[in-house]
Amino acid sequence: MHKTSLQQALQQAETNCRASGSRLTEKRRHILQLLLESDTPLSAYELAARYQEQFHDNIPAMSVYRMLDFLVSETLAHKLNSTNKYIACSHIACDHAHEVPQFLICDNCHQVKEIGISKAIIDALDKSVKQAGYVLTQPQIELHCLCAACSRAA
Amino acid sequence: MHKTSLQQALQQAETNCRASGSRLTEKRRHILQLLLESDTPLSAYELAARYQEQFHDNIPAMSVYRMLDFLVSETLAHKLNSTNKYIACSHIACDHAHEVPQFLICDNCHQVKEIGISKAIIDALDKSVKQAGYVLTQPQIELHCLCAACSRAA
DNA sequence: TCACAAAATGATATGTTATATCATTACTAT
DNA sequence: ATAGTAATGATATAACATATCATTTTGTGA
Repeated sequence: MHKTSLQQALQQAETNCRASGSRLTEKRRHILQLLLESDTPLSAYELAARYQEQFHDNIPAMSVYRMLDFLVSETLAHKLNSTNKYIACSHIACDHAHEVPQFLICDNCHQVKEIGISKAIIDALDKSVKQAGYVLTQPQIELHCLCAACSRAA
Repeated sequence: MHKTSLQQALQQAETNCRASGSRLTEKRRHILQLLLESDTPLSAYELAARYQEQFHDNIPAMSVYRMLDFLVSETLAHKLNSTNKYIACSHIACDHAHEVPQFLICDNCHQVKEIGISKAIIDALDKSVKQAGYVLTQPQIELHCLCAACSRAA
């Protein structure tokens, strides 16, 4: 992520939190920054290590988990359940409301693309879920793929 | 799962393995049986514990993982990546070819329903993935829901 | 501004899931 | 029978996650 858009995202995160009456503390902001700067999803422990390197401050894994919980609850970050790692939300700086996130995870280079899922797919999924008698609670789709570069290389 | 369909499934698993030239050993079969008998997905460690109870034989977690890997590779079981648990495939006894599995996971009672995903959804997903330049490798969708009973209760 | 309450973070312990590696046992085929 | 392969056991350790209580920081209202 470029420096300007990084600053923009952090700025917007600040604004969003202020609006929702929550506090984006320095450490939470740093964790978000690390996620924004990373090409790939990071685990809580990886974040703790990077925090140490980049900000020269030791931070317990326990605290990282709590900060991640905060960021996820504010939709500033997402947890990828299939890999137990975290990524910054791609849409922090966008105005538009959050939709069902769909993640394309490259199993080779681990880059993740967050794409908006189309209305047609949501509707179709919702229909098949309802037919089965279920009710969707946390719609989030994670698809394991190869990205363009890695699929060419393979 | 009823006793007869349990026996049928185990029988069919045996046949499938023979056909693919792999060996459904006694312990692998027992692990599959435990999965078939369970209402909910089980972790490797839970399986090790149940194995002890039901078959009065101690089995190391390491071995359970290997047996699960085997069962998954033979499509006799599935791993739920979002919960790190395993379930028997619902379609062992069916003839029809395996399609993209879609799992509806009840976050309250943990029951899982494996439904066939409709062609329309697959196509739509595939299209959006391709548009993003990606190639699906292990299509499997896990949706977190409430089942009919639990959503009524809530 | 001071004191209090609430929120955030630290410290410590422990539980849960997963993999690496080397030794041993069991099956298969010549 | 025996060599080679597949399966399992044993042991250690890594990686991910939560519970709990203590301490620090922050915001609020007297």
